[in-house]
Amino acid sequence: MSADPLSRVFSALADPTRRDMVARLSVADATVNELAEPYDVTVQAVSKHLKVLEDACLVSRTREAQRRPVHLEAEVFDLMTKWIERYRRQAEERYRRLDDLLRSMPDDVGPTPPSTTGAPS
Amino acid sequence: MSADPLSRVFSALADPTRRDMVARLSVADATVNELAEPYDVTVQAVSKHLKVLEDACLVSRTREAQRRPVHLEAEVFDLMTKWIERYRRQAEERYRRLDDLLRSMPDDVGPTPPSTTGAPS
DNA sequence: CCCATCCTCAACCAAGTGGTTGACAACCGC
DNA sequence: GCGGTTGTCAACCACTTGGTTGAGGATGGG
Repeated sequence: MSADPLSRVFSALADPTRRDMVARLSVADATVNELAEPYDVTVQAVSKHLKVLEDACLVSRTREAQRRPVHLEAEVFDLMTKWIERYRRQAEERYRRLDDLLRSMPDDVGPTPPSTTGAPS
Repeated sequence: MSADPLSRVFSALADPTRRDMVARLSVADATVNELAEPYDVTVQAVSKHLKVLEDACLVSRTREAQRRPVHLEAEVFDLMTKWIERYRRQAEERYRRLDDLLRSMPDDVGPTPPSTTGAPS
């Protein structure tokens, strides 16, 4: 419960049922009963899933008569995409540099210590 | 263990230690001991974390002498970004349509008609 | 006011997770 | 071949999780 926001978001989306709820909420707001209808579990279980999504700030609920419509808050997605993009770029950058390195040494200078700045010729 | 790929990836990244490992692996490959060094847990625990990342196809290990260098496989990130982008776009689209709708009805057709149109003065 | 509806809270249970320790397999250097 | 280094496997433990059932709070209609 006391995890960092990013962990909460990833964790919340690590469940197929919750991902499906998010997918459906991206089309339209819905009540708990509406959300629960397609799944083969009790309403209480769905309510628990919603609590997880709410703790991750992925959805919000507002009182409206005796209904509690659930609304998707898509901004939190940014948290993930930023994290993912950051390290994906870094990994790709590394690939690029590795390519350059390999291109710059046509002979087998092998993996052993580069030590001496091996300017070949 | 028998979850779908997307669940495995999200679940793998729902842990701060594992995210930190991914971050460090995005800079350079590393061995298990190197990876374990900064953390306050045993090497076995780190090995378990790596197994989770490996099951999610986020890293790969190859034998190299008695070392087992761990390598980041960044392609799986696409799986996540595709999912995320899909529903984020859908949610934004919905917002846009709602805006259009609201713009198309300039008067207060709003919720819960304020009964007597309470023009104060 | 009473009731039906919608939803959440509490207690419980089986299974999964993250951590530990201890044993052991694989590999190189001497 | 022996010993040191590197890493995994197995058993165990505390805690979390996703599910259940049962009770109960809030709210609007008759």
